[in-house]
Amino acid sequence: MSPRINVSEARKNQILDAAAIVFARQGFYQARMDDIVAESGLSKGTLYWYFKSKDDIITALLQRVFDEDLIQLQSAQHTAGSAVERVIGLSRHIAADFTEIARLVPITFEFYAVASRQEHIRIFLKEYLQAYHAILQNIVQQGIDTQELRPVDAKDVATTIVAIYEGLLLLWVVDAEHIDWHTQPEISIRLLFDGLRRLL
Amino acid sequence: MSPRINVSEARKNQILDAAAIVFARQGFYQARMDDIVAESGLSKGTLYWYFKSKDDIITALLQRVFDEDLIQLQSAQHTAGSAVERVIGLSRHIAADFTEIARLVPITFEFYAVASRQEHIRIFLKEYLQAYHAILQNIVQQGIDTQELRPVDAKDVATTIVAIYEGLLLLWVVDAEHIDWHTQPEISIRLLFDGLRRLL
Amino acid sequence: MSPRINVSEARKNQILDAAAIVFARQGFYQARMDDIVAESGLSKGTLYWYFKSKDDIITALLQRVFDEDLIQLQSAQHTAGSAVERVIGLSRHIAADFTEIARLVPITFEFYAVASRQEHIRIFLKEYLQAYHAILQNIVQQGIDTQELRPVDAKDVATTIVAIYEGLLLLWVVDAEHIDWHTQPEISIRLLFDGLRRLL
Amino acid sequence: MSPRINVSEARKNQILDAAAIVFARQGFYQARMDDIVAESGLSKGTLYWYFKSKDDIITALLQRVFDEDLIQLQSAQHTAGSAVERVIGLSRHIAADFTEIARLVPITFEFYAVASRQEHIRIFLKEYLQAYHAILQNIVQQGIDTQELRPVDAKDVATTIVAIYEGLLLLWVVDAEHIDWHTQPEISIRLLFDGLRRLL
DNA sequence: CATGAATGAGCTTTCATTCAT
DNA sequence: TATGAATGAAAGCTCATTCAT
Repeated sequence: MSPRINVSEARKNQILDAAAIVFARQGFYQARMDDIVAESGLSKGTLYWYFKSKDDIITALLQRVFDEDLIQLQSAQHTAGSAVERVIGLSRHIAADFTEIARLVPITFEFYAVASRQEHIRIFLKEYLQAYHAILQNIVQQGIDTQELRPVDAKDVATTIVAIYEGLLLLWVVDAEHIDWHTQPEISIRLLFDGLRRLL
Repeated sequence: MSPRINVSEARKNQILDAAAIVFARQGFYQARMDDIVAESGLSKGTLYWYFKSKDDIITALLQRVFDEDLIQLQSAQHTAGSAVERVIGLSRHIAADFTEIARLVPITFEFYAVASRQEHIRIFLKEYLQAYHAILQNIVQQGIDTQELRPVDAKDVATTIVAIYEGLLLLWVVDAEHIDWHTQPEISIRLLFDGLRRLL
Repeated sequence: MSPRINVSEARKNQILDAAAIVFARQGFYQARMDDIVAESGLSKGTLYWYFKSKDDIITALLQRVFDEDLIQLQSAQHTAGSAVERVIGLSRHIAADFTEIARLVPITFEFYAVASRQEHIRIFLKEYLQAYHAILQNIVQQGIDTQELRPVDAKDVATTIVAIYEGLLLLWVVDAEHIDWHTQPEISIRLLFDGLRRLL
Repeated sequence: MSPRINVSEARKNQILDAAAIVFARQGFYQARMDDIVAESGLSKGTLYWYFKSKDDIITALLQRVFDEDLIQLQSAQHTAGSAVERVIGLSRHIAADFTEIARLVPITFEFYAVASRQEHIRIFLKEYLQAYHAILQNIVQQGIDTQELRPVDAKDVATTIVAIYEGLLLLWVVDAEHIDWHTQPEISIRLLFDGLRRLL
């Protein structure tokens, strides 16, 4: 790998870093290219040298955010322990770098909003969520196989767990004071595993 | 109440109806006032007669969407039955007018994205979610009181249920083919109430 | 015809008048929309209210310039007299409003330059030149029929006359001091009609 | 002459060749330096090493195009024969390398359009046309002196002949299907020499 | 109340030119 | 000489908002 490529990649990341900050602060459409220029410390021409449009920057950022997330998820799935501990382990892993989350979550919701209208963004998010879902389904199925869990439908359970995580993220965005991101995911997951019904 | 006011209200609703369609299709920032003008069949001057800015329309629409939702929720909370049936009843109620949901969900996510940046939108959504949360907490607490449910923390349960609903909505937006909105909420809620763990 | 339409047409002409001046002075591509804005006394938004792009203004101006010219030509073709007098009459007619010519000729050459690359401009000019050609061919053919002229190919003669006019225009643009636009067309046409060869 | 200069000249010509292609295709102002870079196979820095600006390239190309043409013209003027044959010989000579003409004509019209606005371009073209004019005037005057031609004004005749050539070129650019460049110049010139009028 | 032409600040994007390597 | 990443001053165009009628 020539050093040139690294310089090029570094520039692209420098731009995406700036874009992430600006998008989180102002949203995709409120963000002006000049804001990203100012935040990046580069010139406008340079931004357009590396990305052919604002939309290109958005898409590349989407790619990077979810790719990084997916890599983390996949490296976290091969933990040992009971199903409930492994699922909670995933959430702990995600919650670990909280500063990072706080930085990216507003962008994530921008993506969700855009996804409802733009096919290629929706497809990207779909694949991410399906990968997430597959990992969870796998863990749950193993729990069923080892008779830790009841013979429920692993797919439905995985869907529910994904929904809980994404839903909690949303609640946290809207009402950070009432949702403690360090404890709530684990609490919700344990409730799901233990059930609410009184055992007679 | 003079008839004048009714005409005024009718015009405002006509505009908000058009705005809802355009916002759902294009998003808040991609939507141009001219698009709303075209969709409403009114003139641009008339739009500005009833709303002083585009932001005003967004806020009024937010008000209307969540007010309607809240009224439905509150009328649905006084049902009879077990806690699980009442919670599921809520979701059934919400799912009832599915066409309406499909129309409004993209807008809802627009609001969530905006909420991460705009205080007054965030406060509005927070109040809506807190009202939603309170209703669920109430039902769960009654379930605990009647010994239908284990003595869990009703607040955490309500949070989890809200997260499940909002999370499923998000999954549906991104991947409508894999999430059946008519059955999935009930399935997830039953999983939560019954728990996943094998009873020893 | 409602007065509204006239106001609209007046605005369009106001813009095209300004564009003609700016294009003549700076050329199509050197001319900035802001220059036309300044020259027209209108605002930028108004220009874009009446024409959807700079290209649109160019095309509309082309339309107007050559349409006006064609109307003049066609009204001039029904004169009486010998073929040579009628052809010279055409040129006199064209030369009449010399200020107008001096204003439009630079634009005309812009059009010719663009025509070599843009199909729809070329087609437009082609039709104009063909109309011009048809009028001349008609006059020449009548001259042949009345035995004023030798039985030459009227089509080739018309082509030659059009070439002389267009060529002289070009020479005048490049070297106005040596080409007297008030006398040269008539001189050249008389040379063509009388021939150069000494009669033996 | 050191070999260095030849390499330099070769590079300059390589750039001008590329520029000619790009300018013919896109026009001066639509052509981007990057297009010339791509067409030349050189780098952008190299272009700016040999020419200090885009305008410099345009001027150098103008110089080269008309210098070549003038050299051809001047070498063609010393032919033998009658005046009409010598004038036609000039056009035959010009028409000989037709591919070259087809390539350069669109650029020529670019130059004419620019000439109407830029003094130094206009002066250049004026000198070219005057040289062209002088050669023709010379031939015609010799025709008069040898009593082949009537005692007309040789200057006016030369002007008319130049106009015919330039005018036909213009007609050909706009309507190549109706103007046969291999025959039309000769036809028009013969018409001019023989005259249209019926001899009584 | 209703209209739609008019406004202009602000946006994304382009591209001739420069310069460190 | 040669390269191509970097620059930034424009350019074309948009669109929320206003206001004369």
